[in-house]
Amino acid sequence: MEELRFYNTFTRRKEPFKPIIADEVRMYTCGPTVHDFAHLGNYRAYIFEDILRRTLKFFGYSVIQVMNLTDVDDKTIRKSRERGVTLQEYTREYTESFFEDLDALRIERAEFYPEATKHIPEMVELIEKLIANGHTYETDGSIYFRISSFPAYGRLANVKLDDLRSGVRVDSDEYEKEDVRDFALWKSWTPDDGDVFWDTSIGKGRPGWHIECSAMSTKYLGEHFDIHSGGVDNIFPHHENEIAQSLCGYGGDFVNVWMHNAHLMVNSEKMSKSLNNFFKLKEVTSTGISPRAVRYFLLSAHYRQPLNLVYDPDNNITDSFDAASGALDRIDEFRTKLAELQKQGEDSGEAGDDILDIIDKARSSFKGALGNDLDISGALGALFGMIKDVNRLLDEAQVTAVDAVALDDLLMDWDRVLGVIRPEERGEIDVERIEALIEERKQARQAKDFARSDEIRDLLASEGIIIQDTPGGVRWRKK
RNA sequence: GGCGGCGUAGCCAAGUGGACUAAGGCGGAGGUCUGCAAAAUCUCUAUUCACCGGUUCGAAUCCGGUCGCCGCCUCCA
Repeated sequence: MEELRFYNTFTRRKEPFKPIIADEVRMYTCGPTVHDFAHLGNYRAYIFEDILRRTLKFFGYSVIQVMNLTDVDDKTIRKSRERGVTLQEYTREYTESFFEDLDALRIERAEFYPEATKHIPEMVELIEKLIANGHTYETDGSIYFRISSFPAYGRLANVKLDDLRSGVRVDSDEYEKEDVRDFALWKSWTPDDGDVFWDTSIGKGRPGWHIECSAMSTKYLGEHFDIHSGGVDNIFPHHENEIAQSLCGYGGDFVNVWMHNAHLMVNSEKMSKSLNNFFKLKEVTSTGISPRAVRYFLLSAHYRQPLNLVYDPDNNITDSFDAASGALDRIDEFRTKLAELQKQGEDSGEAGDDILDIIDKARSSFKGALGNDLDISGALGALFGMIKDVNRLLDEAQVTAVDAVALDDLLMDWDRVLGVIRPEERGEIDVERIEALIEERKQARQAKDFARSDEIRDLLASEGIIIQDTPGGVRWRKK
């Protein structure tokens, strides 16, 4: 097995990756709070996690991935009450939409999607442990974690307790705390919560923000597991607090490698709900931009690098997605040529030496790049470099049907990680009608009736069907 | 104020001490193909890596400083 190295936020270094159990990786990836539709910035994180998961499998590991669904928090409670529906009714729509988007973006399903509301007993059990271990205190029925009881607090985020700003927090939801830096494990019921509460051994109320991740990761992955990931904004306080809860509750080891993705930017500003500069996936795809291009764009930069989206639909600026579509067209065109070769030639025998050299070189540089902390740009460089090398040979008619099979196998192998090489499904296009029109155009061209020929081309173009005349015949594709 | 990150061609983005005379994509220029197009394809497109010093035989890559940008410290992927 080749070496795989990841940057670990905890040590701030790239380290060789070694799972706790040989050949099996257990990872916990922070998921959405289902209080609204997820936006592209959120999906950058899930695509990073998807690439991570696929890369682990590509390197031969089996993967057990957990992604939490936060379906109870201040926002979900407030908004469901505003809408006058139950919490479950409210969150269901966003959960369903989330999974639709995952499919559209070809994000592989995790093994578990635990919902916070279905794991209250596990959370209560952990809080009881924390109480027993002397890390908590109670005020008005709410239970808080006392940060001063955990000397290692702040190690992940590299913050010193004294440097944390004191007294800044003026959140009306916060109850009485000894120290503003302490955080809630359990929030006692208030009238604003309506019928959202659980009657438990630690009181009537609901869980704090951080406890679900500690409790659910332990349930599905054990107390000690390999990778925990999320956006950089979760380093502090969320992941810092998880570490405090898990170590103080369970003891022993918690997470080996912490991985965090940088943000998606819009014109050099973080994409976020509060800045109101966010785009939902369906908003973007409804304008004709393919989800595949969105996926390509979101995965095209290294995950720890901020990625800037150049997109302003109101002013018809779609640069980022245009670039992605252009790159995908190049791949599609290349595969079309390979397919044509395979139809024409003998498919027995061995691939040529030139091709085998190109494949070997590309294969090793692709895998080497991914192994180097998911250097996706290096991997895409290997992909397009290979296409360029082979195109040169194609131009000289030096590529055989057997070569084409080997090359397409390589692409399909890579697509296990990238998930962008397979083209979009053609959907509800009337293929028969289009091909009949193309045949009619062919006849017209043979009869030098170019007026009719161009008329057909324009008609199809108006339906988003692009016609291309090539030496090997007419090709068409959906724009 | 504390912590962290970034600044590479018109744009996006790799490379983090030596084969860099700096990947790859978009855009641009020219050629091929074409009835004309479009698409595709080929070739070209940074003597240089924000700026100034330093370390080194050698730096985009390490160190120090300057300028600019961004994120976290409060819900956030």
